[in-house]
Amino acid sequence: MSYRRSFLMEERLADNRQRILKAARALVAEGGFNHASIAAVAASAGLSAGAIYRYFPSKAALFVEVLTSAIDHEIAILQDIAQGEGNVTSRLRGCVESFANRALEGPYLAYAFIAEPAEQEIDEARLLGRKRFGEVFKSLLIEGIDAGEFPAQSVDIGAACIVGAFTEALIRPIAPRAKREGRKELVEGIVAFCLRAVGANASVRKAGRGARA
Amino acid sequence: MSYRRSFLMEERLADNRQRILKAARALVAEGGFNHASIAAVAASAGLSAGAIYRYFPSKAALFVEVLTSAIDHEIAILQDIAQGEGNVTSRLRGCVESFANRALEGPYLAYAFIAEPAEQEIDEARLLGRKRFGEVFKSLLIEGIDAGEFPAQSVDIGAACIVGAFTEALIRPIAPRAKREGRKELVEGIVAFCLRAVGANASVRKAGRGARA
DNA sequence: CCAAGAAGTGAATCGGCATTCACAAAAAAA
DNA sequence: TTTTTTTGTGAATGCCGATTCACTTCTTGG
Repeated sequence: MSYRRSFLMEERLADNRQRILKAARALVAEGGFNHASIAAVAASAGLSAGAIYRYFPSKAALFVEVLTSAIDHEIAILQDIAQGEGNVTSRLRGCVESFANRALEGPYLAYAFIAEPAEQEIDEARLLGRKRFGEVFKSLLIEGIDAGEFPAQSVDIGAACIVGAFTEALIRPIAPRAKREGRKELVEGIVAFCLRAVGANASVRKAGRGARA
Repeated sequence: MSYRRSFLMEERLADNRQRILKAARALVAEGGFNHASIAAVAASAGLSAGAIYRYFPSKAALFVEVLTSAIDHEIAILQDIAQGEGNVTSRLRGCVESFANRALEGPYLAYAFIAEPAEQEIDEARLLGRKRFGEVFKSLLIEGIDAGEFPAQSVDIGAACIVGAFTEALIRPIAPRAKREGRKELVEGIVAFCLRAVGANASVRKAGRGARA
């Protein structure tokens, strides 16, 4: 045996891998998937195109990992809120608010992750991500119904609808270029919609909300 | 001048154009945009690939037209319901129901039109379609608020959320392969979600209970 | 029937990009 | 240092399907 990876080497490799992922994420964030060709990622990571393939079997795999890890992160945040303090209604509110705010923070990234057309494999990962988001809301719904905060309802459908609702409402302002103005209202509007949809307002009224057109 | 299109010729051309559109629609319906290469469309329309370009400047243009005309049709149906008889709540219900049912009828087509990744131009058309769907709901919301059937709320956001909600709820069962079972429940669930979201149930209970709190 | 112009053909071209590969540089063992 | 193996390079390759184009076939008007 005449070669074994030294510790330092191992570290360097891991670091390269990270740098590739980071570069890919950054490129997507600044210009969507179009912007993120293998060549561009390589350049931005300080490697050659060929080298990428020592770390990822294909472009799709690379971006699936980018997407997935971003979603993991997002899910963790949501879960944290969902399992936190307070009644279900306020936690649900927190989740929607947080997601919306974070999405509006990095518009292009969010667009890419929510809606930008991309190849099949990436899209599958996206679909899966949506399902996972849905699951967070689903358990919140179940809990809320059990606690008597929400009326009985189909939780699977409700969860999907919630994800769809804020996603869609978020995309319009995001897709081309966002206007920063009205952000607070947007988030509030989305939250209000979701809470009403779930039947939360009926039993837990907070304060007069809703601006009218 | 030694050539002028006869009436018959004109008809044939128009017919070809229609056949191309129809073939394209059919191919999308049966296998998504992937399935619908120019070659395939041409073959299915009984023409050569090159001929397509006498009728459409590009593949994108062709499919944008396919998409747009399908959306036009859908919008017309919705508008019909939206401007029909009855109180706003029941018309809203009708719109959502109708859309959902029709989407579940032709799963692949709906998927392609709602969510399948495709090139930029097509996606823009899709986004525009969503906006147009949103507008139908927006005016319904305005009417409902004015009529006192719905509480005050942000109608732009609400409209977007409605579109997003049923769209998302529809896609999950559609995308891979739909189960026919549970369809009625699915549609009912979506409708219920939207009506609650809009605050319809609060003031207009299906039977009895005077409107306007 | 003929000439002129239009429509239709389909194989060749083209463009864009991921992926590969022959080779070079670097690292570990000897 | 030499050998062996791994990592890195970047130009060349491969692929795929839209688009083009030189050519054929059809239509029309004379």
